[in-house]
Amino acid sequence: MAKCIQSSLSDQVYTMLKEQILSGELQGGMKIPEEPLAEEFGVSRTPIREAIRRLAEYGLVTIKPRSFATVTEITPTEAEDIATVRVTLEQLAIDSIDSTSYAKHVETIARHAADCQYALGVGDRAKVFEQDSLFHMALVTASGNTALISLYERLDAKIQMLRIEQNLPEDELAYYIGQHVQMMNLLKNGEKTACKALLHEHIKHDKDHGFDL
Amino acid sequence: MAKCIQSSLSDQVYTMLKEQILSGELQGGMKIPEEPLAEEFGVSRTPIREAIRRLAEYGLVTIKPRSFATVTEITPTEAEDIATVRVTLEQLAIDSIDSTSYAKHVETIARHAADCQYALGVGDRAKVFEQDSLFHMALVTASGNTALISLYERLDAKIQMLRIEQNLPEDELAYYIGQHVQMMNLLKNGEKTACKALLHEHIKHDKDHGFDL
DNA sequence: TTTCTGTGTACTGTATACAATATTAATATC
DNA sequence: GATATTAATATTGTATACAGTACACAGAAA
Repeated sequence: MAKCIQSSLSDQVYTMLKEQILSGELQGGMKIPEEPLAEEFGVSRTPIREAIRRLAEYGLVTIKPRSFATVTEITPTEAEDIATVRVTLEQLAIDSIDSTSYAKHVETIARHAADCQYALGVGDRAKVFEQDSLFHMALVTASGNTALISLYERLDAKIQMLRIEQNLPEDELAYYIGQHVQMMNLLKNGEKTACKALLHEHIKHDKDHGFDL
Repeated sequence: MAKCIQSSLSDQVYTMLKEQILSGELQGGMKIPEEPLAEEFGVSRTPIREAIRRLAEYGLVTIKPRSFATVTEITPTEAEDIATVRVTLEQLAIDSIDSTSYAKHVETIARHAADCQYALGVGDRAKVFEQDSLFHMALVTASGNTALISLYERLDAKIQMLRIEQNLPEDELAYYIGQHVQMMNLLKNGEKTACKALLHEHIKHDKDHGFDL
């Protein structure tokens, strides 16, 4: 029946909790005690604990040692820091992409760009964010640099939190999502410098710079 | 007696296992079953499990779902990838350091550089590696970018594994460790471009480049 | 000798139980 | 009324127990 028996309960709980956090259902600062959660999910505390620990490694929850775990709140300063690192890592990815690796991943990248645009059209904000993340993830994946990919995955979790917090107005969101296709075109033509510059604006939301905001 | 009651058993086990792996005592590919470890440490499986899970998040051990966990083996390709990302992140750190933040951290940075040099003199290779890591960590910390710092910490774990595997000959090691002071001087004088170039050679072990190895 | 199969063992995944500690509420004191 | 103190409660950290699965070895067939 169920085609995909998701391996362990820990994994399932992890996935569900992550979704709840990244959908905004569980907001920053909220307590997430193990026992009540265990009851809610109908499992024991053990898998819950593992899931929370893992989320803590991704920075999505904060564990206070003999006390509660809470959903992490991202400060404005940290948001700025994340954006800076993000630009750097994605620019490295762009530099690392060659024509053959691009050819191998262009389909995935393009699909997420298209799905993101579509979701925007039908006003499905959650899906826009999801596909936005997948687009950038695909870009990084195309670099083929495993270390880069795994580090970016960690960052991506927090980036997703930020997108929700940020709550960008509709028109601005549309503007920035539109840049995905532009970046793809630049990449296709091998115009990496231009692509990286556009990426900078795409992430930092800051047109005229020379130094970082 | 013990001046520092390290909080939880999980933490203690985590620290000890990490040390064993990064000292080379536990070599790549070795199995680390929970039950025997629990007996060895004199604790139950629960804290062992948590420690292993956490090490897995840092990429130091690899968990095969209903099977053994093993100490991760780093492939040559991944080593190259790690070095690339490492250069990028540390260069970002250098770019982010301003004179005031440098002043605030210069003492720590200098101490690790000195301790590293000293350990080299007395032939304590383990300490050289430890201080080498702390030097670079301090450099990144001086950036003040929390996102960068936490990502670099993850990478650092693997970098430490690499240093051991690499097993650089004595003279080369001395050569590269000597660059720490040079980098500090360049940084002090605000010669960031030169500092970043030296860093590249320091990490990539590759004097004449233009493209990466 | 090599390959396949079956059984036994060992290990992991999860549940539960208990002890220790942080939090909360209630009470007393200023 | 506000603050300090104490008791009650809730929650975590760890230990133990059990079920289910993967692995290893032995034996049988080719």
